[in-house]
Amino acid sequence: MIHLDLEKQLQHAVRQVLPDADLSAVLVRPCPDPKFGDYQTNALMSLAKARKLNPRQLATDVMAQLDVSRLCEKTEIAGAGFINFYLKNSAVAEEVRRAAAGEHLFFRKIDPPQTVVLDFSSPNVAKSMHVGHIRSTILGDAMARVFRLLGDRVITDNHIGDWGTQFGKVIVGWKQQLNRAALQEDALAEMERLYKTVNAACDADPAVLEQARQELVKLQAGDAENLAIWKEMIELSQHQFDAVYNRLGVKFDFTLGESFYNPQLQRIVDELRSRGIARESEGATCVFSDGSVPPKEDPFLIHKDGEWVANPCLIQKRDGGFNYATTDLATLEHRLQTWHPHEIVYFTDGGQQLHFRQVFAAFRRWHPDVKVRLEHVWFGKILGEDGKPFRTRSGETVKLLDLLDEAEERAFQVVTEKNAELDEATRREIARVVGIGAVKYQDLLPNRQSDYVFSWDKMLSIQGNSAPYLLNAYVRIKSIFRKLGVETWVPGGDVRLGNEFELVLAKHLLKFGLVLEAVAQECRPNFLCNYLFELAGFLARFYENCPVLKAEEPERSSRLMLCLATARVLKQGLELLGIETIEQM
RNA sequence: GCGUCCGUAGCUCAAUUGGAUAGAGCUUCUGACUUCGGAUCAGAAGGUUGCAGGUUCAAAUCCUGCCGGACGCACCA
Repeated sequence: MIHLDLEKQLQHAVRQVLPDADLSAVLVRPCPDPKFGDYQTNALMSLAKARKLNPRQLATDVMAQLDVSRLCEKTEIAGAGFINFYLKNSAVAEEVRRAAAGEHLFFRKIDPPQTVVLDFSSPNVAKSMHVGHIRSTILGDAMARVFRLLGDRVITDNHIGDWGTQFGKVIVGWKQQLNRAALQEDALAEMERLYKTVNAACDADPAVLEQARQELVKLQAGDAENLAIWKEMIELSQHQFDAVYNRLGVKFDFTLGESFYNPQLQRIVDELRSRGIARESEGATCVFSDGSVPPKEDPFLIHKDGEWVANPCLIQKRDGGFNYATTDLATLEHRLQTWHPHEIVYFTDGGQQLHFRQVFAAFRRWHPDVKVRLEHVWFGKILGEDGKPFRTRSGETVKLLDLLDEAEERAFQVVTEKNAELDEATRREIARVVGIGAVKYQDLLPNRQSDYVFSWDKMLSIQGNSAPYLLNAYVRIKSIFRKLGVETWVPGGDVRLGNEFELVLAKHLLKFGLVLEAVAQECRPNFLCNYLFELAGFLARFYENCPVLKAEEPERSSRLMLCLATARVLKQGLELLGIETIEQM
């Protein structure tokens, strides 16, 4: 028998009764309030409306034919026409037993598997990674983990910025005032110093700007000296990226920077021109509207002074150089030809929405026959406690490595305070997991589209909706099994859900798969964060009220199985968020 | 000016995308068995969802108009 989640089985039963209805929307969903049951229908009212029926009458008709007696102890019609389902205790218990026995973990794989390319992080060469990169990196990584667990073929590609106009300026600085010793000491700081110095000189003196432009042209023409400098900068930067990704536990399948696509750019521009998709304007080459969609939806039009005017997308500059959009088109083409994905997802801040709408639209016109889902998953900004962009006290952007150091250090202080008897190496390791986990969790918890305020205190706060709270919940269960002696106990017998604490916890476990689907659907790991927080809460209440080791058999084994299943879901959930677990803290 | 996003408890955020009495955490106050790890749990307090209309069985969510804020608006990525 193929295992189905209980809510899927209920949904299936409802579909049997309503075979010809449009049930593309979710029909059976968890109840917002347990007193209305465990699950409810939610599309019957709109269905009744479409069929010009009384919704309560429709609900009555559906229920008359519905057979869910195997799963539910009770169903009822309520409110405007909901059907509420109350799960059988034994059906819930059986799923928990199976999870404890290792038969499943409350979710199903996606069928059929999809190939998904994820584009995230994308730091720039010769610049330090800073807090601005954290959301893309952590969000993208979490989604990669979720898609993988659900069975998709996932390809992560770090599209690093290694070919921008900024290199002209850094090369000027490199040639004129490079401090080798400083470069050895802190390569990124030295490269940033060079950039800043020359950038300031450019603003003051057009001749320097022209010089930078010349160096860039030489680089792009393949000048040996500039190429060597450029390669060294990439290598030095990559060391730093690797250091950050190692700390964060983030891995990429590919790192194909912008320079990788450089050889294709002129051909692509020529192709778009010859196909009439792009044309010359004021010396540059641009994609204009083709009028195929209403002006309001057209990314190449903008409303100005009461009329719609062109809002072109530049693919080649007047001086022959290429743009962001050109590289992105080349990247799209490469990914499609190489991996044939069903879907490509980009994780960037919200400021780039227009850019991606333009790139996607241009690509559709360029390759009208290619079927691929293109998705721009955007997120808001990180603000300081003053409501302005998060910076250090001196006004600098906060470097990612400094942030991680600080998080671990603060976590170390807390660990030491709580658990002074542990040796330092152990405390350091706990602090690493808690500190990094806290950074990630704080970043993933808010709805990604809202700006959020960064707060050290909130992040490492001991209680509340935070990584330490979830880790503590896990640690408490592990402590039970440590006392028990894991090797002496194997899951067996029935799970009995004898009181509300056990029942509520068990029912929540059953919703894990539903949550993972929602996370995958919307690219919103915050659903998972909130699910895990609730799970940890139900666990804590169970833990306070239901002795496990002191209980008599068969209750003892039953509770151990409930604990085991909960620990597995917690660990799996945290792992999906990129957060490691520990045995003690 | 135009576009995008946003406005929810004192603060930071949710609300399964149109569902039932808008939920958490922090803060404040009051409690809990000398603990299977108290980094815990229970309780109290806190709301005209920016304002005004509209759509319908049902609106924080959709539409219109205001008010307030953030970001973007052709050769940066």
